[in-house]
Amino acid sequence: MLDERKLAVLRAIVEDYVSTNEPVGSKALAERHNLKVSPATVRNDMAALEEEGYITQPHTSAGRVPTDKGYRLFVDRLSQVKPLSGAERRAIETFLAGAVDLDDVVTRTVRLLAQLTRQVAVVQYPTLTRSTVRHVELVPLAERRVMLVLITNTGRVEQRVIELPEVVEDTRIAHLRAVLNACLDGCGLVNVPELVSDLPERLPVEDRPVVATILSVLLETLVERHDEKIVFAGAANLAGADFSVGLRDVLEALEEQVVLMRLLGETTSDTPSALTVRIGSENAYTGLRGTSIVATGYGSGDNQLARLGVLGPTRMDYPVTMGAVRAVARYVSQILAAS
Amino acid sequence: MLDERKLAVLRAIVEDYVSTNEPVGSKALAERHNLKVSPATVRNDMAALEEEGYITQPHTSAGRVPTDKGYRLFVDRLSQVKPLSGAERRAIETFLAGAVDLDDVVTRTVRLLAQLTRQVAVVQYPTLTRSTVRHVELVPLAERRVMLVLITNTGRVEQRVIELPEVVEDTRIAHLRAVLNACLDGCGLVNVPELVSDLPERLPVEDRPVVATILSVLLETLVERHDEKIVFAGAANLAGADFSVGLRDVLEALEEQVVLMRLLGETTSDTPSALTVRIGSENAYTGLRGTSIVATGYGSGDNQLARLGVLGPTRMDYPVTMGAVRAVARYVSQILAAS
DNA sequence: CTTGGCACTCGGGAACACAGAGTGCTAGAC
DNA sequence: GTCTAGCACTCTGTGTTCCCGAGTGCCAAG
Repeated sequence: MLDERKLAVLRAIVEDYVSTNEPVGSKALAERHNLKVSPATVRNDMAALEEEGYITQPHTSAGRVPTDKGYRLFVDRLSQVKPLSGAERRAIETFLAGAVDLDDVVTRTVRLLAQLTRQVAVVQYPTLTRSTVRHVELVPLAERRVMLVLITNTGRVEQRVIELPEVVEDTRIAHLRAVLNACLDGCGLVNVPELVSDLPERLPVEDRPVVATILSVLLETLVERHDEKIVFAGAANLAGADFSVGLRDVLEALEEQVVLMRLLGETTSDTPSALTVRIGSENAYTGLRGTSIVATGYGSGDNQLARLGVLGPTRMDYPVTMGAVRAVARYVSQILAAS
Repeated sequence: MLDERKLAVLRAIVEDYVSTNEPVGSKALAERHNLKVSPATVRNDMAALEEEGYITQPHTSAGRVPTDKGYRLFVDRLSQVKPLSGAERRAIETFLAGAVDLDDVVTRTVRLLAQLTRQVAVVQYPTLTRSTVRHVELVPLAERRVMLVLITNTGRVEQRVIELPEVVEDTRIAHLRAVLNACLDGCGLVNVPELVSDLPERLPVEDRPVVATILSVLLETLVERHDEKIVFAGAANLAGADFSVGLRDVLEALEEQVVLMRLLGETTSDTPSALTVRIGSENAYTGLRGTSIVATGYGSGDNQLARLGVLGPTRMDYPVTMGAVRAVARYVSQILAAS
């Protein structure tokens, strides 16, 4: 059905179209890639490819353009991820190494990725799910007010001001802090609800209202931040691409945390560290026909903590983009593991 | 030179052009606003206004369009800030009231402002300059590692991991924490460097290397965050406006913290709580010809902590935009003061 | 199966005409 | 002196037409 040469033709079409952004015709194809066959033969192959739905013509008698299905085949079977150059690697390394805290790592990463791919980069903050508690801090602010600070092993810090139901002296607060830390230190965040469930009962009766208040805020913090923050950068690159139609939709999608979340989430497969690519209409969201997403998980070790990726026109250079995403993910993972 | 009626004509031109986005001609003007004079008279006035540089024609024989100078006059003398409707006020209030921490306040504010004005909203994080220290926390993480957490009265939390030059037991850390808090609690951040300058000398010799390390990180944190973070939202609204030319430039400016910073900063006047408007070419940045910025300071009480504002086409509804910016700034200030 | 030839199709650009909106100016009215 | 009416003029934007060229599909021959 699809012999070697037809595949070569498809590959050539994708490559040419990506670089020129113009429908590619049989003649130009036969010339530029030395296919050793005549334009007529190429036309026959093209007809077959069109029959199968891999390419299409914008209008009768213009060149061919890959369909989403065509890109899919290209990505799956016809291309290899292109590794970055040494210079680029070094640039990444030095750029990320300067980060001072988690916020900074994420910000730098998203900018880096945007610049590297000349597209819109999207980075999800490391989720708390797999993180563990490194420390819980209770800071007395006023007679009936404390600040709860939760520090995780990923360097994330969550804080909440808590209004207490009664006046509590600092020593009692200190005691509670010790109890909480003894109970939670080093535990996975997912286990926290379970671990604290019987805590009130193990404490003197007079402490229970206070503890209950604190715990409710603590648990709230966990679930609230469970669906995580996502940041993006490189929106300016959208204007450069000839998006024209739908630019507004794309920008709207980017600003909707929920949508963005789902898009990155959708790309999750059983092996989260693998690169996943969603092409055009494979994305559920209507506004993003015409855009592809290349994403992968990142995080220290086997712990895939979150995802990052790139969003761009379906007409993108997949090998290069995939290479950049993979490389950046690896470096960020290293940085996170080290800190 | 510019009598009452000429001013009325200018006002009418601005209003019509803002709402229709088309050059406005003498006839339509005389009809829609009951000026009680004939189109011919209006034409004479227009000629005068053009002579003075307040309006211009895109090409011979099309209507007139306000120049930046025209908008400036309009803003300064011909318009009144339009207060929000009751419903809008209530919406703002409830939307902002739900915020859980500083991050959340800022995020909600910027989204709210973008939605309210249908333009790009820009919010600067409250700067540390005028804030005071509420608490300093040292959390032992490992034998030679502590986390420094700095909590300010604005609810901001800064954290840094510190590698210590030697092993330090937890009790010593606790002691240092107490010393630091005794020294800094309630003090303005700007005073911190001075306050800690002689701290090492007041401590036992053996503590000095450790304290020096901690202090250097603390001071670093202060200066690093001194130039503050800025966030924006509503980029999608740019696509809606017929920006076309320069959209890319605008997006680039938005993603450049430094540029954005300068733009908001430029708008600072001697009374920071006043609304400031920069119109088109009044902005130094080249990419932002064609855009205006409406900004104001916000913050609790007289403490103007930071700035927020809106960026949109020069052709914007200034009275409404200014009303929204002012209202949001007030509410945010309230929220910040309360927390 | 491949190739060369050929008629056909369609999009996009150039040339052109035209209607409509708006202006500036001048001469007359209040 | 100021306003108004009338008039000739000048643009832009739009619709029409026309034509070129790139590219195709098909067919018959190698």
